[in-house]
Amino acid sequence: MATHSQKDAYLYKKVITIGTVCELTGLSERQIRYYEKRKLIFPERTERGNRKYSFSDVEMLMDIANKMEDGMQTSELRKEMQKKESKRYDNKLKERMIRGQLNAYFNKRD
Amino acid sequence: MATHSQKDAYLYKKVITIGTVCELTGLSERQIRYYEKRKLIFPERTERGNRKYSFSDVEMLMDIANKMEDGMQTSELRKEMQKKESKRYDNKLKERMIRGQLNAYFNKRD
DNA sequence: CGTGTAAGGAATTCTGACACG
DNA sequence: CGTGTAAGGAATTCTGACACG
Repeated sequence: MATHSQKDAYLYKKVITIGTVCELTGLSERQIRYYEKRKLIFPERTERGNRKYSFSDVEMLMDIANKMEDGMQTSELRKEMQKKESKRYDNKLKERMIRGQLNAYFNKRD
Repeated sequence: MATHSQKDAYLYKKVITIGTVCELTGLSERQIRYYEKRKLIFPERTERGNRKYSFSDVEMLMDIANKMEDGMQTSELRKEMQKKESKRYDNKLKERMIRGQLNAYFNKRD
């Protein structure tokens, strides 16, 4: 699941409450919760149900805020996200295929 | 004031509430507040007065917890910290002196 | 010395809804 | 569609103090 290195541990750790995210991004709680409903961000929850965000989420929210200002809609943002995700997936697939060819090559030598 | 690079920005940003710090460190609120009173950690405060910690603070607390388990006292920990700080200060001073000598050298050449 | 706890108050967060558009 | 707001409840955090040792 970890698509990032150990080094980025703090970037993805979900530890920030919504109030702090508001301060960091300048967005309202309402907006932040709405972007979650539109599947643009994915905070974790405490047992009680309080949202926890990562610095990565905060960066994403800044990005969202800019694009919303430019008139983009959440549905478009969502599509854009999925494109990037499938690109990442494609790269993984390619890597896997290349490894497969190498394995086939070495298997022939055996 | 920044003794760290841009890269560590998220390491020093004070964004974590005490409850989350408890979860991350396994310490009680009482303990965490006490170590602050003993000047071992320095959280920031929101306008209202709520404490905010950084990942760096969390790391320090883990360190403190280990040493307390080993029977060390907060006063000793404090001394240890100050030694490290003064060592950092000494290094800065040395650097400054070396630069001074170099400047003196180049000034002579002029 | 270091930590647990009960006390009371103030701020935080949550959800679902009404509103405008 | 995206966001503001009032509503009511539940969990969070704060401080100062009593307690044990």
